[in-house]
Amino acid sequence: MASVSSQPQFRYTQPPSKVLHLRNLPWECTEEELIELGKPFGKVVNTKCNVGANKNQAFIEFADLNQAIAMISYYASSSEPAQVRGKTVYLQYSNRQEIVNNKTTADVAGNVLLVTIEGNDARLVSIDVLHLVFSAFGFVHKITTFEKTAGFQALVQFSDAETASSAKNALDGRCIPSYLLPENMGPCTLRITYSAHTDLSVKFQSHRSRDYTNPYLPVAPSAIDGTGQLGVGLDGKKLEPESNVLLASIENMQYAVTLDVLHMVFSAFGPVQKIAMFDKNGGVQALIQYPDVQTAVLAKEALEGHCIYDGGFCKLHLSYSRHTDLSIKVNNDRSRDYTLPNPAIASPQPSILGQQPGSGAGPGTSQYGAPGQYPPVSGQTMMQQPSAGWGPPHGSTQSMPMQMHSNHYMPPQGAGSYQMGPGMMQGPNSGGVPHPSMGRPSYGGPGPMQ
DNA sequence: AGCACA
Repeated sequence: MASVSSQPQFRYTQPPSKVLHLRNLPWECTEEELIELGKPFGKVVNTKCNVGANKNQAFIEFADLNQAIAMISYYASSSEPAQVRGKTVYLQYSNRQEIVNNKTTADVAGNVLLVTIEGNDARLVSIDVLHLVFSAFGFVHKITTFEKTAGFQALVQFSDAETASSAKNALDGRCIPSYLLPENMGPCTLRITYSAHTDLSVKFQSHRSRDYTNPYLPVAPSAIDGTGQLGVGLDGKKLEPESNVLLASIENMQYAVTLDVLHMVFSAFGPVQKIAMFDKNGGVQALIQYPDVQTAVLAKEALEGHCIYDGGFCKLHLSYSRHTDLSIKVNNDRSRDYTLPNPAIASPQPSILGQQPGSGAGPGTSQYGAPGQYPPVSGQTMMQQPSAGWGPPHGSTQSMPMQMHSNHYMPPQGAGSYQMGPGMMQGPNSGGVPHPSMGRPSYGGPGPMQ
């Protein structure tokens, strides 16, 4: 007569299956509740809830058929029916042998987000802007960008799925604040799903990809010309020869920038070995020495054009110094050698700098071979949100009231509603890296990268 | 109260 397949699907007896069909569920039922329900009987390998027109059916798939049988048998003879949220749930074997999840990776929370930037000028959005936007929710490990048929896309890697989720929830469907974008740019909407990736492979720091955990990662070869000395920058501009020593000049220095402030600012990118401040052209300049070029490159990229204080005060301009090792003769309020284990405090006097690479070490410079006070750069620790706390360059005073690790995306309308005044720099942030204005980071980004 | 759009 009728074959099995032609039997009505709701006939009273179904042949056993690893998959159970559940009905009369509350529509709020979650997969977690289904797992809890099935767990006493075996290993639940898959679930599907909110099935059917009324969203009140579900499936549970066990690893083993016997586990499904155990659950059916138990409730067949139990005086207590299966329940979810106090509601009786009816179980039977499914007429399928496995759950087919139409769930795509985009629905599975992960630590990497797939971000599609929509808009006519989407591809003009720089990786730095993306970094800034997403850093508000936690430490961004890596970003890669690419163009597909879907348009301009980026993968943004966080430490964990929770952080990624908070960023996704807050940013999905929102526009990048216009003041973070080059002028005359149309709106750019973010569409965010989860990526199946868990760890992005970033080979080089380039205009397309960044690894914020690894200050030693080389800059893309494409950004360096044959000499290896002078290159074309990621933004197409000529680069000076890179150096482990940065020359910082401070524009619009309405408020005192002390040695300690500079140390705090530049230490966010790696161990600062030495700092020397001096007056030049009526302004203040400083030389900041890192142990290696890569760290200096990252610090320069992150800090160039940014302001130490909100309101456009104390804007940093950075270039590479020709020095490679500063000769700090004295430790005072203008110069310091942080590699000295026990810095002697000298009477204040103008700092004296080594004027040539390899110039004779001053007293107390090289005779102390002791390691500095910093542990070796450990990537993430030192790179904790290197650029997120900085006011925008180009004299813009706009800022975004966005809290680090905040779960809530504050719309740009609120920008500037409150300001942290100069002198209110806060101590170490949650990541343990001292960082000015981290307590209330302004939300300005670097300018157009192009 | 009875089986999942692709």
